[in-house]
Amino acid sequence: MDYKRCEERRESLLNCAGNVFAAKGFAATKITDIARAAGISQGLTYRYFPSKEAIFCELIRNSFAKLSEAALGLEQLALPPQAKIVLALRELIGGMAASATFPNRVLLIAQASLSEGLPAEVKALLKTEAPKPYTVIARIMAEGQRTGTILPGDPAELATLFWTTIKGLALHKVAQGEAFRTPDLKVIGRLFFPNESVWTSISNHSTDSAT
Amino acid sequence: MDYKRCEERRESLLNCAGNVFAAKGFAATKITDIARAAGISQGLTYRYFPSKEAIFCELIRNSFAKLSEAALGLEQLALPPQAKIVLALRELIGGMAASATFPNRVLLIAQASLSEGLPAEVKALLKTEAPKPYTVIARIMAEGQRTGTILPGDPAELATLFWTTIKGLALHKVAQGEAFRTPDLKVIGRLFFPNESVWTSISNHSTDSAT
DNA sequence: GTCTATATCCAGATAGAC
DNA sequence: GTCTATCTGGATATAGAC
Repeated sequence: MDYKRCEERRESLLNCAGNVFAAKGFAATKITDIARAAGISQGLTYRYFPSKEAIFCELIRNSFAKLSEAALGLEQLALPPQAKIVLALRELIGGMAASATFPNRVLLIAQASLSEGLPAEVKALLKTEAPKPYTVIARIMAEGQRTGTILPGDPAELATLFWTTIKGLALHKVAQGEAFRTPDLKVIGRLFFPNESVWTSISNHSTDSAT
Repeated sequence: MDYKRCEERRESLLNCAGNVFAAKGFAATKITDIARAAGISQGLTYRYFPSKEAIFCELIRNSFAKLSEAALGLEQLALPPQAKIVLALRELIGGMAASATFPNRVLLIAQASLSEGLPAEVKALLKTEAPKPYTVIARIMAEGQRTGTILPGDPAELATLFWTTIKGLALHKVAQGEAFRTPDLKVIGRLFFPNESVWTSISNHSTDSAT
């Protein structure tokens, strides 16, 4: 319970803001909400960030960076494509119940894409960065289809389905609150895999556990 | 192009408001936005509704009513369970591109469940009404499983996946705008159906085409 | 009925006390 | 550094003109 250093406090504040933004969206969250979540006064927020917009910008920038990084890292693992999809699903959906970092970032980005009237920087980021995780997943799908371990269908469409399923579940979790139970990943796997054997053959080891 | 009667104008205003709320969420939409979408002045809005909250309330109430009605109607059709799911998917996902009524209502409800700080009435509605479409779909899934036309898995989970997929796609559509292409329903069908034959055997006839 | 102009209120941002 | 008190802008809602 010692006093934290300045940078750490900033980090913590950013993190709290991320949770609030993810749950309520940009327009609906008040600076007061963020301050309360971080346990500080409303005015003190402005010691660390110049504006509400700036907090949001930084969060979005950061989230895209981490997400792209994780996606590219996933792609380059020495694993068969279907295993990469399994890992991603485990990380993203399995982490929801625990409010882990990655699912929260996805939710934050989903909220951002719904909020209009955002600063130009955020809009630009959404335009350039948002497609990247889609294309990575699409490439993995295409690769799997060549060896028959991923079911047929337009890879871009499969990628869209992959991410919309994630986002839909993330939103559902927000709406459900405590009642949320993470669904059986094997059922979701039916979208992509010809059989369930992939689930048993791949270890539960987590790759991108950056908290 | 004749002048509309008062009630009709109210309906039209409500409809416009629904589209704006669905796209931007409750907190982010301004009365000005709604008025502009309806082509009237900001002040005139208050001739038809006492407040922004009241508009939103009525929309949510209305959407739940229509959605529950449609769900129960679907359940009572003289069709095998898998056909009911097919119909629902066609109506909900197929209608997205055209911004049809039902997908928009789903999106509106999704937005509502994300918005905190809403009037008590909306919160109460969300609590009592939101689960209904889920349980209807769950019942249909369970029925189909008894005859083997729906794949195994907890019916409630399948229903959750059904609706989260819809919602995820609806949000994706908002984010994508013009670029949105509705995905191949057959791929989504893999979640629920043991094979693709259901898609060919069921006519394209629309059941709940209340526009 | 419909609009324009105004009042009120609330949230973002600033200033000043400790 | 942190808080409390204040300023300011913008959005909701109202009032009054046409």
